[in-house]
Order: sequence, then structure tokens, then C-alpha cells
Amino acid sequence: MKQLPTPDTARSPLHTRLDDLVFCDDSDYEVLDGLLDRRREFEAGEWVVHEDDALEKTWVVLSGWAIRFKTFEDGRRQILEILLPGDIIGLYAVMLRRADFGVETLTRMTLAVFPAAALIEVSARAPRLALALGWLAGQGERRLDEQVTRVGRRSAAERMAHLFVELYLRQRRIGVERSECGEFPLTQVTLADILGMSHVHANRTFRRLAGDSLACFRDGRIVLTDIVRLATRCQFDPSYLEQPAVPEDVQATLGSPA
Amino acid sequence: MKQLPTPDTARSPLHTRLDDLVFCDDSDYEVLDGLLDRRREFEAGEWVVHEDDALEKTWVVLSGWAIRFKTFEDGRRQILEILLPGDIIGLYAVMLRRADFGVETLTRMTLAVFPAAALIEVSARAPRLALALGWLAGQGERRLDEQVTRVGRRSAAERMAHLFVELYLRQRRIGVERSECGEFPLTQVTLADILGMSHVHANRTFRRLAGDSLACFRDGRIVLTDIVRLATRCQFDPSYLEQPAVPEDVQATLGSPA
DNA sequence: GCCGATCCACAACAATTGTTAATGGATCCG
DNA sequence: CGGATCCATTAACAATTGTTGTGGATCGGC
Repeated sequence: MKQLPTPDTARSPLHTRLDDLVFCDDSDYEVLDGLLDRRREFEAGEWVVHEDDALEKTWVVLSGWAIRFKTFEDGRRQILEILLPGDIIGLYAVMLRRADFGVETLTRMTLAVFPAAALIEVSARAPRLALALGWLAGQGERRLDEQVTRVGRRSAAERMAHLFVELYLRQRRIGVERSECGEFPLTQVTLADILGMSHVHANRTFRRLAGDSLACFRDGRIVLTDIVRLATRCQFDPSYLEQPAVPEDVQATLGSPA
Repeated sequence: MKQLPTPDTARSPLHTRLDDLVFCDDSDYEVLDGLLDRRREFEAGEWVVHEDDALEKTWVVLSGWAIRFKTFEDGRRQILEILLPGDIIGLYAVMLRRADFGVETLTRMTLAVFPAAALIEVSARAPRLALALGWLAGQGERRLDEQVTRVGRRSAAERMAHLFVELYLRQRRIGVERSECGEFPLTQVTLADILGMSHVHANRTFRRLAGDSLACFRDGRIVLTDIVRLATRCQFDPSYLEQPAVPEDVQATLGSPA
């Protein structure tokens, strides 16, 4: 029943993210590996979750890009977040009646099934790991916070630059090769639906960034060409993405078996 | 060390919310009461959390209104959510280095301290309750999702109507007297910062709703006068607020001590 | 090869939203 | 009482953003 974390690399991207936490040890990772056992492959453009699905299970992204979104009857769509390797799809949403959001792949991808029951198992068998999952949930919430302010309080150009820098940093953090961190499989329609604007305006805005040599378009992908100036352009503050030191008292509690 | 859940009512608003979950029993509530023991009163307009605070503790709202927000150096502010009784302030944010959001009271309020260490204690001593907290976290995330789509993909009037209906329903759910569910202690500047628009436009938009007799202004509070038409106006779908039935397999796992 | 679908690009115009500034009422404080 | 502050309201104008429509490029299926 045990096997290597991912088919292609020795460590899953979830490991990479959790490594920055002090408090997981090998036995935790073993439990985690066991959980990421059941895999499924998806093609680009497939649905992973329908908006009125019941979510008796959730997923961990092992490779590829996806979006989590909501749609209206009239066709309007708002993308809530971009899902990258190492992300968990709505961990606690598992306990709600309906998903109320859809998930669709942007590229080929590999997901691991994470059944609701596993959440309880983890609490019982590996409390440290359960806490680590809570920390991941906190990170996700933080990113959503930033999505709210991005869409609510930034100009179109700031919005786009800010998203680009976030994606760049998130890719770096999960170990994507440096030269590829600034390449995204996003169309301008997708971009518009993330940033809460029309696709025409997304195009206008992207053209302007491209005109300033901050980004360009190559082989159907968006490519960042000047991350530093992009970050300046939107006053990017990376603290919401930063790996945290867990407060000492928590670590203390965790060190000794409670 | 044990005392009544709230000074004024027999049950805390957190009890009221958790009541709709099947799986908490009296012993869980006892643990919860113990956790909500340390209280603190705040005046209207006070800061509860500064944006660069470390969050070695969090809070549970027992009474009153607050906002959670982010600010820019240039003074722009985006309110992320409105906090009502029964809400937990950034439960899992406790494990991050900095809060990265501020919390400010809109009215007098009573909060209960929820120390980070308690989160671990709960996992160990009352796993059912820990799960219930996870469920609350899921609800909160769901509301944030809706805030993203509200700000990103709705017209100004839809945004405002949608927020109003949400607040109305949330008040009903925590047991506010029916006649008072549609009264909010919000200024138009606050409203603007929630909805991601200028205060001038918030006024314009509110005037239009008031002109259609959907809401009005009384004694410095916003008062809803026609909830049904407000809900129609924005195609309100309450499913994201709905109390869920927990999936059967989860309940099963919970019924028998794992 | 041709058709349809998808995506980038751009133009012209309309609608929404932001900015700035000014007014009046209410409240609080000295 | 006078001054300061906060809040709602409005006007006039500027800037941003949405809508509609068109064209060109590419790709895959028939």
C-alpha cells in the first residue's frame, strides 16, 4: 500500500511546503504518504468538482494547474483562487452539504484523493500533522484575503501585477525551476475571471504591462520578464505568503505529548 | 473556573451555531464553555488586532460587531469580512507569523480569548469539537468566497443588496430577534470599504436602494425594509450560508471512537 | 482543404465608477 | 456659546471599465 510520494520526484510538493514547519517528523510524513496514495490523472479542461457536488472527499494537488470558481446563471464567473501543486482543495469544505464552487483543470494534472474520513484519522493518529493541515488552511485563507483586497481595492494594472508576483513566488516555493517560475498557462479570459474584469480590459491591461516590458506572451503562455518592477508596480508585500515560524508556546505543547 | 456561557443569555452564540451539527454532545459543550472563560470587553471603535501583531491567541465573538480588514500605506482599506457573535477570528491564522489583518470593533462588544494552545488541547481532549471548529472554519471560508465574487463580479447595487441579505440571514441564524435582524451599525464609509467602492458611490448606490424602498436610514443605522426584494435584486442564493448535514461516513466514523 | 472553435488584438462608444469639493446636520468638548 | 469632528448628501467632472463588433491566427476534426 505504501509507494513513493510522486511518480516523478522523490518528494511531493506538499512535503516541500511542510518542510518549513518545524514540527513534522518522519512518522508524520509516513502517514501523509499513506494518505496521498490514491491518485487520479486529469486532462486539461476537465471538471474536478461540480458546483453542486457533495464533497465527501477532497483533493491534494500533486502536479498541474487548476482553478476554483463560482458561476452565475447568466454566465458570469469569478475565479476564487488558482490551485498549484501542494494545495489542498477546500479542506474543511468536506463537512459542508454542497461544494458551492467548481474546480476545473487548466493543464494535465495529478491529484490525490483525500477522503473526509482521513481528516478524522489524522486528528487521532498524527495530531502534529493535523495541526500542519490547519496551518495550510490558514495559508489558504490568507491568500483568499489577499484576493479580496486585490479585486476590491486595486486598479486593474495593480491587480494583474500583484497576481503575477504571487504566482511567481508560489511557484518558487514549491520548487519549480527558477527559469520557469514566471510562466503561466493562463489565457486572458481566465485572467479576466480571476481579476474581476472583462476580457477586453484584461487585454488592455496586459498590453500596457507588456508595453513596459514587464511581461509578454510566448507559445500561448504568459511570461514575466521583470519581476522586480512588477512587484514595485503594485507595492507587493510578500508577508501573506511567508512561511511562518510557529509560535513557541505551540511548539512547546507539541514537543511533549499532550 | 466554570461559569455560564454568556452574561446575558443562557447559551453562547457559538452554541447556537453548533447546535445544527449533529455530532457535538454535552461533554463537548462543557469543554467549549471552559474555553470561552476568559472574557474581555471592548468599546466601539477599538482595535482588537493590529495588522503586524503576532497572533498567539485568537478570539471568539460573544456579542457586538467588528470588522476584519487590510490597509495600504496610502490609506486605502479593504474590509474582508464582518464579524458577528459566534464567529471565530482567524482560527488557523494563529499559527502564522503575523496577523496581516486588523480587527476593529464597530460597537461595544464582548470577546472570549481563545489561546493557540487550546486548539491543540481540543484536538486531543475533544476531537468531535475539533471537527466542529473545522466546520466553522469551512463556513468562514465559504463566506470569504462569496465576498470575492461579490466584489469581483457584481454591480454596485447587487453588491450592496447581497451584503445586506447575508447580514440579515446571519443575524437570524444566531438568534437575533426577528424585528432587529435587518438593522446594521454600518456607516456608508464602512459600507464602501466592504464593497470595494468609493464612499460617494456607496452613497449613490444606497440612495437608489432607498428610493426603491428596499432600505432606509434610521438613528444612524441602516434598516432593511424589504428583504425579499433585496434578495431578488441580487439573485441571492443562500446555500453558502446553509447549515449542512454532515456526510454520513463522517458521522459514522465519529460515532464510534476511532 | 474547409469549417468551427478558441484565442489575441483592437476600435468606438456607452456605462459605471472615482475624484474633488462643497453643504448641512448632528454630536461632543472645552 | 464656538469650534472641531464625523457623517450623509450632492454636483460637476474625469477616469476607468464594459459592450459590441471585427479581424487574424492557430488548431483539430471531418
